[in-house]
Amino acid sequence: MGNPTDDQGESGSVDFVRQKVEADNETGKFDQRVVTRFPPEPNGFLHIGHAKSICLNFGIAEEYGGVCHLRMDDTDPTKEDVDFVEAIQQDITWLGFRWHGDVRYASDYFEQLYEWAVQLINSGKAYVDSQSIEEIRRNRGTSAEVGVESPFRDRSVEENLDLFQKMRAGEFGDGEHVLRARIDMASPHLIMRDPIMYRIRHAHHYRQGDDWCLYPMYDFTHGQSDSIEGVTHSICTLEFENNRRLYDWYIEQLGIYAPEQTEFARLNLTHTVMSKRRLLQMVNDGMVVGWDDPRMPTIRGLRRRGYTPEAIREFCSRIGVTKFDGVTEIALLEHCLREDLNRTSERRMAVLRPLKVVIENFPEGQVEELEAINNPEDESAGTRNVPFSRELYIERDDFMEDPPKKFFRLAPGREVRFRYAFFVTCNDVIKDESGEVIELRCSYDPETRGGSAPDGRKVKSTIHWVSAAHAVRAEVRLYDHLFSEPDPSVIARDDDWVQHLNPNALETLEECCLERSLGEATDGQRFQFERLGYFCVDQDSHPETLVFNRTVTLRDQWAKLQKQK
RNA sequence: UGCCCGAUAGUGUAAUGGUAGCACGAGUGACUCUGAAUCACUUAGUCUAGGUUCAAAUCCUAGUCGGGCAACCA
Repeated sequence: MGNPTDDQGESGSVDFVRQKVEADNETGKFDQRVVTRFPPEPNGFLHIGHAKSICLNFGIAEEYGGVCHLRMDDTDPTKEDVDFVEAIQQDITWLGFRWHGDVRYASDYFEQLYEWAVQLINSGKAYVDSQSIEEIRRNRGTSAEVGVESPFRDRSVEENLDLFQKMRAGEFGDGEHVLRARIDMASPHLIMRDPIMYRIRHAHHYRQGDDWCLYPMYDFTHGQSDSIEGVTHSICTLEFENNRRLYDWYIEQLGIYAPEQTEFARLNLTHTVMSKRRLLQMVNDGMVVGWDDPRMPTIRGLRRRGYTPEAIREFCSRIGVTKFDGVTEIALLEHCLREDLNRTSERRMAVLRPLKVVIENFPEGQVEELEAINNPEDESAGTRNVPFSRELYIERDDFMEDPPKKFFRLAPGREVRFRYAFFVTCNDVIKDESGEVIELRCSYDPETRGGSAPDGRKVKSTIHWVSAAHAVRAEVRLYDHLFSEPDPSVIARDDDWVQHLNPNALETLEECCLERSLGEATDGQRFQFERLGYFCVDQDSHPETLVFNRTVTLRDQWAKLQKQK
């Protein structure tokens, strides 16, 4: 059993959902049981917003000595698929959580649900309505006017039973009848105006096959499923607040065990969207390469991008849980990512946009092996050797022919340190016909081997480099925010939302030069490319053609300075 | 027009009738063989108006603003 106080930080405070759990444990409302559940509909892939819910539900169970179920909310046969069931399990497992017992399915409760529906018919609380969809919709009324009762509302119990049985038996076509709860067509709560419990759908269910042509609605399924599983705290997002009234009504009418529904605000993140519809459209229209595109906020997208489960969980714990529907800055997610990656990633040198450097006073054919630290944050990561030779590559951005004031890197006549190697001075600049700098002629000081000068002289900066002869070529994909527009609600509302897509969300660099040791990097491995950012090996990578994804850049004072101008 | 929910620095949150804190961001500086990391400092807040109280971010009333509800979706 976990101790909740371990995770509460210095404030010692917990969110309102945990407070409720603690209060219930104190009063013994659920006999000290804590059972939560994560109930996705298997009709899409999980995203970072789901991660918040997963961390909440699994986290609470863990912290209070309870259990968390994984239940597929699969009551709409036209949308759900076994592939999603698979993917959902993979993603939750990758995030680091284990559900209690087997995966559960709302569709496994169909028979019980049917019996309960019959029970409600018998008690006069449900009836078969034979109005058309349009009539039902029209007669529901609006917020301003009450609804109109269906002419079929007062059918006898016998007739309802007979009709409902025939509905199940497949004697009617889609849409001919529905089963409705008999509540109050004049209720100020729209959801209580005789909500639909069952609809006819002659459709193949990915699990139940063709056993059913009658499918229960979410509201007639969710609460009872929670009840069957003995869930204590049914935690869901804000948009179900209105549904709680119905949730409780069904449970009460049925006289079954009552879980307690609590709603919290779903996660919104700047510079991205969480809506299934938008995400699907981006995949379908080829704006991204798939659900696992590293630009996507999906769990698989983030995973491929190089995010760690630890970073995502830390993020979820830091954003807190409230009922306020706000927007969290993606900078916080990135902060959590960097924090984790800084601690765990080995450092390497990689030159993304190579500029050739020739060390004129370094003997041709000679190679110096220099020792480099793998991870300054973790001594146990050890060291490695990097080869230094006469011809090297440095980052184009690390040289300026006519440097502005605060530019500390290489420039004509200037001396800088080559990381883990020597002090190097730029003597000459070679350009092509168009005037572009294509090569630097430099000299090195052999006395500075290892990076410091015996005479104590200092340099303003240290830059990374790669030995040309030993360089491993690679493709590097630079990722950035999916949308240039920070506010996701603008993207969600705007019909022309595609204009907000960030055209620079992906930039592919083909001829990058990596240090020798990166030659054996394999799928999923993460590194910090010094001074650039965190990168991971993409699944497209092969030993012949390495492919790296930029997970996130390092914080960059220089870039910030330039932006200010 | 009805019903439900919400509102604390730029952003996310804490304070549960008794000193408005924290984190991210932003800014400044120190340090540095990563313009990283680290460290220090600065920045900036209780939606409005009444009421209850010795005392209100917190309780009450009204208003304002924001979100949600009228799929045979979940």
